[in-house]
Amino acid sequence: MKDLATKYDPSEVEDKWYKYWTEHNLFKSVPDKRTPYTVVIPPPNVTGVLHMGHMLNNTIQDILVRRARMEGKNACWVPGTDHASIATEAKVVNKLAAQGIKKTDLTREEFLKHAWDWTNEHGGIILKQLRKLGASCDWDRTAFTMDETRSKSVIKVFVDLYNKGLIYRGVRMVNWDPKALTALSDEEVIYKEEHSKLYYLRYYVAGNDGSTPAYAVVATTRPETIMGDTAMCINPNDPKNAWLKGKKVIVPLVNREIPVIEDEYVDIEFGTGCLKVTPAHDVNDYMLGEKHNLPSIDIFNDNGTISEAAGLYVGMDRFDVREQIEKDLEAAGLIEKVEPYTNKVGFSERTNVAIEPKLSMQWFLKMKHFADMALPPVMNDELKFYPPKYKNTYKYWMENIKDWCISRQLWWGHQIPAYYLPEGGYVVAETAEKALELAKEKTGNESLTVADLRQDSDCLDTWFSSWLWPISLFDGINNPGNDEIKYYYPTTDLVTAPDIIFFWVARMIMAGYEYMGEMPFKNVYFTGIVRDKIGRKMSKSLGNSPDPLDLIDKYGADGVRMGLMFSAPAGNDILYDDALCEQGRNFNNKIWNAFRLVKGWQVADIEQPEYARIATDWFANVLDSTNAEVKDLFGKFRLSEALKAVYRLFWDEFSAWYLEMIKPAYGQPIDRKTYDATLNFFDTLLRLLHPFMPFITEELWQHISPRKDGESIMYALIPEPGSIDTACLNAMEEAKGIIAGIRTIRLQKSIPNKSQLDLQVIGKFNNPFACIICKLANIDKIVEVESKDATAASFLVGTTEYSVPLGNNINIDEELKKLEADLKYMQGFKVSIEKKLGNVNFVNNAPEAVVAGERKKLSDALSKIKTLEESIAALKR
RNA sequence: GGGUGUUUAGCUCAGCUGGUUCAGAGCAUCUGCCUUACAAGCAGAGGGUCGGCGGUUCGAAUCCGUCAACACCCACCA
Repeated sequence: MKDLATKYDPSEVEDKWYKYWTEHNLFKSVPDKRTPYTVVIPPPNVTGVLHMGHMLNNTIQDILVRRARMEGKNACWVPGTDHASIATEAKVVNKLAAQGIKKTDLTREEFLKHAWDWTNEHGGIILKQLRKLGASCDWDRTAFTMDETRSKSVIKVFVDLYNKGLIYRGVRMVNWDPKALTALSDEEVIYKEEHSKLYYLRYYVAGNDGSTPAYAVVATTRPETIMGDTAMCINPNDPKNAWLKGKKVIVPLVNREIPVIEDEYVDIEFGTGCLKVTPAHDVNDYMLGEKHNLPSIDIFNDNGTISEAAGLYVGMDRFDVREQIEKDLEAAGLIEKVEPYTNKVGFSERTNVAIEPKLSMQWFLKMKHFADMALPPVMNDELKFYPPKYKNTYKYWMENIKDWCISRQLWWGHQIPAYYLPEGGYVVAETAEKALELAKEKTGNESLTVADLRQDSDCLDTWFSSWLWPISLFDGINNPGNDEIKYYYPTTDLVTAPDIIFFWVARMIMAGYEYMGEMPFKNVYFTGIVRDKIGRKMSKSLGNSPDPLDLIDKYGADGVRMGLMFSAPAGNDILYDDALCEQGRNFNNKIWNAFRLVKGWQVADIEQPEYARIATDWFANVLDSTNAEVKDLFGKFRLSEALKAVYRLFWDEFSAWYLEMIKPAYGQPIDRKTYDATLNFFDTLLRLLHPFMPFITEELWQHISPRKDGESIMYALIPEPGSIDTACLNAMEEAKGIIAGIRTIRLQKSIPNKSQLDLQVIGKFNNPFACIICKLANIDKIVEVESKDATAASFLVGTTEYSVPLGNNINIDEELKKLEADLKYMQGFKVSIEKKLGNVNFVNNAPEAVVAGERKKLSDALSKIKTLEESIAALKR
């Protein structure tokens, strides 16, 4: 191993082992006798590019999967991508536009050809990038939400739910995206605060006889919608507007008469208490319109421009009209005043344009039935959320669930399997042929052909396919009860971001119970959001999001994984900083060099020295202890803490302490027994580290001893922690304190490590690590004394005083100062305990053991004070 | 408008069912070291009234109340 460089170079190692793992099919999983451990990837957009959020999310999944594999489970991590209908369709439309092609000029088939070409060309890049990270997905299972199996599943489920009466079609007020030209679900609308204006408009009273004011004033944020006004509404209990009852008013500019209606919905305090009612363009107005039988005038085209029905401003964009109409109203003297106003406006999640409430015919899924099934298992912890605070969020949503608008006016997606009949009405079936049968049955017209049927042109919401993911990946919809679904379902852990708890997590739970009668996963781990180091969300526009592949180039995949995990407690946001990756990279180097040291030793068949025997006994205990701790932390999804525990174990306990303990003198060989034990420890350490840093651990594990082709640390089992000798661990902690004390004295007195010292113990010394102390602190002998030398520097470990005789090296004043400080501390300690023990209530109420402990502390303190006082007196002489 | 969470060292966070002088870790800072694995390193050191106030208790970072700041989620007030 002499040829190993002093610095670890990940680039040489990572590609090599990833290739090895895949070539030997080590990520592959097929059902067998072992316990399954299943994870399905949250499918990224097929045309997406890896960002820091994916990095975090997939690192966590890989850690869990690799750990499970090393616990002897049959780990199966299924990768795949999502067709992301709106996002992908928008990209394709843009690309075509750049070539001068308009979507409207293409047939559906032509457009889909372009979309598939695009998908095949750009699709799946993200999955290739995941390989760089080390993701141990079973790539043979790679799926796509629009591949054949998944598509069939979606259609089958739609038909099934329709037949169960859970899917219906109807005209409703929906969220309309005027850019993507489609309806959206409520979840796809993001509300943002906007600084806008509140316009006070004059609505003149029709047929005014002069006995009342000439006009009423209406406050609105959307003056451009007045063309759609079909009423003005006041609160019947509002005295100040009572004079308007039964009157008609004239819509400004439009000069159309509309009635004044009364409804308690109107807030008397808001504005003037007069509300303009535009049933076609506001959800509340729509409800008022239904209730009061008002006509509805749709003044917008689908793309947000003004329609013929408006009569004015036809063809202009809605926002341009808002500016123009303000001027026109002003000129006509129809504006009372304009105030600045802050309100919430809904925006499309995907296209980021303002949503227009729009009345349209859509398909909906009734949700109450699903919510009733999906709520209890989460609330009673059959299906666990980590962190559990999301249970509340989930509960609130489930209890206030609304029907899900599942149709989208898009082409890229699963086309709704509803077929319209020539004479009206429709049938729903999985294929056109089946639809034809149903159509014939329904109409009694045997001469119908497939050509007579017209399939609904809409496609389904993307999430209507993703909600089946844990089932459809194992073909559980098309082939219920097949071997795979029986083995892998329910999946074990789901790792995802909390922002898709409703979009995806909740709906998968619903689908799970509907189609499998069982939860889709046992645990959900919600990751945090990756932010920059000053807490801002990472975003393209801020330019604060590093390219993950650049990071991997710079720090190695292992280093980046470490960097992300160092600061990722479950559910907390992580503040990403390059310094963390640097820390990760440094750790790689530490492991590398520790290995170089061990492998560089000459081994000889000589007697094992006592210090080495003691050291190996001790380290075996530390290893077991941390192993148990890590196991416990994994069980609680506290991965960041698990990593830190292993990090400390390797860096502090193994490298800084253990290796120094057993290190043979310069030029001397090491005994075989200690060497073998050390390599064994190293092996176990690598196993514990492997889930976090797969590449370097494989590289070194292969170097520990010759391995067969295809053998990998990936399948090396993590040993069960043995029983732990805590007395041994405690004694070593005390020994560490003593060693540190001696080192501090060396530093303070500028005594080189090379010059040997003696150690005096005031009182009894019974620490079993004496020879370790001698070796690591370069002590010649440890002696028990009643009182220390006058010219010795001393320090405390616990309640025992130690001293190092220094001869004329001692600075008496300094030493006195130090001893007096120790004495003061001890006396303070004594007083606090006396106070406690002097309290009758404490002695009577506290548990026996606590009181006894306090008494012991007091007697220790008293004897300590005595020796300190003696030392001080001796120094003063 | 409702809800949830957070507040502990300069920064990021541990601290589980109240009890060892319980106030911790990592990073950063400072000091001394190129000591024969590693300067991407080694050995040390300093640093906090546990957000404020009040309460329960023999005893509170920990339990209760209240206030404050911050963050996030949900909701149709024009």
